[in-house]
Parts: sequence; structure tokens; C-alpha cells
Amino acid sequence: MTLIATTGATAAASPAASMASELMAQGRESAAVLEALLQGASLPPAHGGLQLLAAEILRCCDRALAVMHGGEAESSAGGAGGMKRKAAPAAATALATRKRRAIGGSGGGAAPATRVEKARTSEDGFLWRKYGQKEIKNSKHPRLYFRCSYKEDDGCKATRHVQQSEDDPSLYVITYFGEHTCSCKSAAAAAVDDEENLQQFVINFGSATAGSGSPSLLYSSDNGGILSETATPLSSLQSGCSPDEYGEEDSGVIMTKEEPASRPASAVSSPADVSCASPPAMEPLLDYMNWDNFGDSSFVDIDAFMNFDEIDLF
DNA sequence: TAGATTTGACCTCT
DNA sequence: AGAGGTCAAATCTA
Repeated sequence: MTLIATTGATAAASPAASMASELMAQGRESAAVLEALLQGASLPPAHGGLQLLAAEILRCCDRALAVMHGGEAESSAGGAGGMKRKAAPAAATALATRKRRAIGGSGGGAAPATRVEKARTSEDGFLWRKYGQKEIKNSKHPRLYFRCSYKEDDGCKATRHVQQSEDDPSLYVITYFGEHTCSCKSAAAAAVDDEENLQQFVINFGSATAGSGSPSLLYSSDNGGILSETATPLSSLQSGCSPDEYGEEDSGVIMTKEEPASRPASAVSSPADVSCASPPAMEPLLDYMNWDNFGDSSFVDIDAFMNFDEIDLF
């Protein structure tokens, strides 16, 4: 698993970074053992079992993330299949009387946005709906625009932008704007209250159900079997979102909180932001090898996993 | 048939 | 004027 944590605010580094690094190292160690187990090796006596091992990894990652950004969470879930269409008739577009801009959207605040770089667009428990795609100047990859699917129902203003990294195509930069106000979040938040404080968010090794979603736990063959995970609040297990709603991507993980120059965001994702999560940690582990689960049409890239060794704290 | 995605056009900001 | 963000009709899938 790879966690590259960056922080726009170059400040918040040292102590926390060090601790996070340590925790992640520990987590990695556990993951390595887990990998060995999954590959058939016998379980070292020192490790109590898959359940404990998974729990340990989750805890380490959870704490590391908490340390890295004091409760910032993010994630993503997203994209979807593919379709085609033809140009809309002029008449239609002329419909112009668009109520545009009246919407708060990501258009104009001054609040910071939460940026996350992941090997894959990840699932954060929220249900996102793609509403646009745009070629960005000086960028080889288009930027995809998603908004919370509950926007209509709950007026949730959360949106996110996903763009493949220029430097490392295997990474996706996900920028979150706005805060979830949908019921999904409420459920997640409620669950969070039951968890201990430090578990503001957790690396979720699983998708909700074995059958549907994609496993959040990813395996990278070129990393010596490193696992990638999705940051999700542990507590969100059984929260409002149904497993079926999960996106099909996930993983990697670089979190960056930054303040986009001209890109306002109504709010930064809160810990509870990442929600609707997952089942018992081990459950997904059992089927994470099922590549069929990696269904995201837009971002499926088996090689797109980050290097745990790349942990880079700013 | 409902819900989600695609994609050209439109709108706002710089 | 250009770039980026969003809208919404058309289209597709379940």
C-alpha cells in the first residue's frame, strides 16, 4: 500500500510526518505479512491471525492518516461506465436560459479544497455522479468533474475533480470541493461518533460487499506486493450508503490539502466526509484478488498503484 | 423506465 | 479572449 502524503501547507510537517511515517512503516510490515499469507505462506507465530493482522494494518494506517492531517479525509468513488452520445441540437443548447452560476458549486468560494492523489480514483463511500469532463490546457489528461449524487435530493454541494497526474500517470489527483451535507454523510458521521477519536478515518481494506463493489484493497505486483487502500472512516461501516453504491476504484493515496489559487471550495472535507464504508476488514481481503472487481472504466490501470516506499511527507 | 454518463455549449473568471 | 467549470439533451445500461 502506498501512501504519499503531501500537504499544501508545507508547514505541518516534522513531528507528525515522522510519526506518520513510522506508523505507515509498521502498517507496511503487517501488510507484507498479510501478503505472504495470501500467497500461501504459513502464518508466523508472532501474528495472531488474519483478522488481527488486518486490524493492525488498519489501525496503523488510520493513525498515520490522522496524524498527517489531523482529521482530513477524502476519498472518492466514482466514475462509471461509458457511453456515447451525439451533439445536442442547437435548439436545445439555445435553451440557454440556464440558471447558471446561481449554484454555489465549486465555482467561487475561498475555502480550501482537499486534494488527494491516488493511484486510482478511490471510493470514499460517497456516491458521485459525473457531470462533466474537460480537456485542460497543458495537460495531457482531461479533468473529470463529479458531484455528489445526493445533490438533487439533499442539496449536497460536494464536488470533486479528478485528473490523471502528469508526472505520474499512475496517480490521479482528486480535488474535493464543498462539504457533504447529504444524508449519506450524516449516517457516516453518526457512526464515527462511536469510534475512538483517533479513528477519524481509516484505511479501509474493503468494499462493502463481496459481491458488488470493488475491493478497496489493491495489490501491486511491482511493489513487492504492496497493498493500496482507500481512506475511509472505519466507523462508516454500515452507514447510509449501500455497498452497491460504491464506486469501483480506489486506492493509492496521497492526500494533499491545499488552497487552490483560484479555485475556491466551500469547505474542506471533514473526516466524516469519507464515509459509507465497509464491512469487516477481512472480508474484502478474501476477494481482493478478484480483478474483475476493479471495474472503473475510466481509471482501471492495474499498474497504477503507488509505492509504499514513496511515502513523502511535506 | 429510471438513473447515470457523454459531451457540446454556455457561463464566469482572470 | 482563453481557460476552466457547469448545464442539460441525448444516449446508454440495468
